[in-house]
Amino acid sequence: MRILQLHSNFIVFKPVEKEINIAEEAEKQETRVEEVVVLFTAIEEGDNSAMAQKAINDVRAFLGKLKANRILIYPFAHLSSNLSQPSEALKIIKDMEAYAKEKGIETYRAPFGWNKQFTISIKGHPLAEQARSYAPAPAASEAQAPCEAKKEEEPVSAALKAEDKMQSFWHVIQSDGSLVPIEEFKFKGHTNLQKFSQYEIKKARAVTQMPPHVLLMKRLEIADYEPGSDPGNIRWYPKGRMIKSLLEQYVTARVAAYGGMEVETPLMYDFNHPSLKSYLNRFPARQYVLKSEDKELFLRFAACFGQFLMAHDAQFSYKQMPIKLYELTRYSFRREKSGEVVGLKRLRAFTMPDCHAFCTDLEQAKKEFMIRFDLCIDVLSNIGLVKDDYEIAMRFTKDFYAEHKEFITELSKKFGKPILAEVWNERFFYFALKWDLNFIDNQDKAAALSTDQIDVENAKRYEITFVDEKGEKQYPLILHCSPSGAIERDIYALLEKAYREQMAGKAPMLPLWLSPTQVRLIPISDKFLDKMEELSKQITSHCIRVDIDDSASTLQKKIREAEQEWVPYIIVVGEKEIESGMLSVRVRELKGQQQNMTTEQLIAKVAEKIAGKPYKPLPLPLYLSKRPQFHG
RNA sequence: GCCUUCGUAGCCUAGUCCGGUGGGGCGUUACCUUGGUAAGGUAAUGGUCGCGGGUCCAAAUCCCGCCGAAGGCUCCA
Repeated sequence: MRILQLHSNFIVFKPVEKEINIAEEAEKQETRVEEVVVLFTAIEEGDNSAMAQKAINDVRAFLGKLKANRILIYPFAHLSSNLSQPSEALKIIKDMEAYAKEKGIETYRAPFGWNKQFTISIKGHPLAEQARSYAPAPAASEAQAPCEAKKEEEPVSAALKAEDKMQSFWHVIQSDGSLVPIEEFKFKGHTNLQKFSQYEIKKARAVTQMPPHVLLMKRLEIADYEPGSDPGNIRWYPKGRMIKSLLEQYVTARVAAYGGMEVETPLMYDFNHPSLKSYLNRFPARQYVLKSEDKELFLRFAACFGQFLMAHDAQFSYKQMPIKLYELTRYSFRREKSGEVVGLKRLRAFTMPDCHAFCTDLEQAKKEFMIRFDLCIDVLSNIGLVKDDYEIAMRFTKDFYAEHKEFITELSKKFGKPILAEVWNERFFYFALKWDLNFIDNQDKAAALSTDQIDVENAKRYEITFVDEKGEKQYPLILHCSPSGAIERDIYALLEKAYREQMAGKAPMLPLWLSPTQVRLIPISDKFLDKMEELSKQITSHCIRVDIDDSASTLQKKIREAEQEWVPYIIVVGEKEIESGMLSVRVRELKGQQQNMTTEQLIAKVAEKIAGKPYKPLPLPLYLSKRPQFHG
């Protein structure tokens, strides 16, 4: 679409004769419009109504600057050598006109398909003359294949449009599996579910505070924004990298134990690959796009692509199923709109464990779904997020519920708390059933962590088949599961949870296995440093992270700083301890209460609490005096 | 992306409305202090006032554009 925009004192035009047979009806008389922004407009191959709206929105922004509110849409074919079919062009022109009127712009239009004579007087100011052109999005132009040309809107936005039109009905699933309309549900005792419901349905919030986890992630030197990158691409300091890495290792180990086969797939894919193209069309255009020579690539926004392409080429039969492929994507990329990117909660580059299970039929899928439901809840609780911290939403169609009520009942019984249900009349997405588990933060906002879904479309789209008992090819059902959700988001949830506990009067902390320093040794004086080092070696040999504060500050200040770093065990060591062998341990989870114990008792206590979790050594130098400060 | 608010040293912040030599705290460094469970003392160091343009004799301050953040809208596959 090309538009020549002229801020005019006036324009006079007169239709002379029809140029094409589908020209609109018009009278051959002069029209004069004063003080108007004239839009000479050419509609090109591949243009669509979304683009028409975009163009009008741009014009609107412009009108604001010019303090004008009158436009004339003037069809003007001469701006382009790549015109669309006249019928299509007329439709889009009309869309522009309708949309502009809807937006309250005083809109005039010159007739389409006529040879017209005109006189125009253009204002002299710098903004008076503007030319703009709108090219279709790459996927959209591809999809404008002849057979699809009659489609009303660009395929890329099909999913979005569907969402606009889609009606959902909100219910609560009680533990007996019955559905109660949300208006009738008594939320007493379920305040988080109520907050979550309101977040999902009304989207009603009013907060002016900075998200607590953003301040914490900086202050604790976990992560920070990186101004040198795109928003939502995060910088991880040593402590943060360690935390993130431990979570990655933990989730990966759990999925491996469940039977997921870890694979690795490319970060970028060809826009024009046939399977990918139609999958992309199911989603809003939110990709990072990059050009490499004459190829157009996009960065993956999930692990689906690589795993599906792999499954497409794999040979398997019902005997091997369910087959589970797993990848921890570092990273998945989604170009979320700038206003949506927040701290560690919503990123443009994030780390997502993604496990797909290929199942023979719905029975097998349901069975697998149940196993993974348990897995997800257990993984989260080991990460440090328990059932009180989140709520579940389940989404399905009316028909699915009717047919599989027992199954849904079983899931809700397992969860043991009421579940928010979104019920659709028809299926809009590629899944038949989906649940997501949502953390509710200090601003009463929800963020999805774990999720699983039964995908009934993509096997066909990617031509993924298995051989059944009769030797015939069949399409499997595909389950998509992220047992923990994005790793960054887990950290967000842990920080928000810690903040909440602080507000409730507790000492905020991370789970022990994720604490960068688990034990801090504070010598009373430099002369004990040698002893400290011995002690630290003894503790470290049990895979416990210990460090030594050898800085020049006072004892009290060192304790204060250790507390501010959320160190779980702080040990002051002087003459007394070295002589008696009894350590005086300040225990954070007991609000700083001091306990006397031997080194062995301390080691046993810590080891017990971190049993079964992955270990990484201290991410920073042993001595605090050797550490740089990453954040003021 | 849109609307609103904000951006002052590594960090927190005063000053901006009403233009006229940018002030404090934390940190860092040095010296003193060698301390028994949440901030010891003194001094030094540190600023293209987010970036670019404009108005003005003069801009952190007023105007325009851009970048970044927060909140709201929208969105979250």
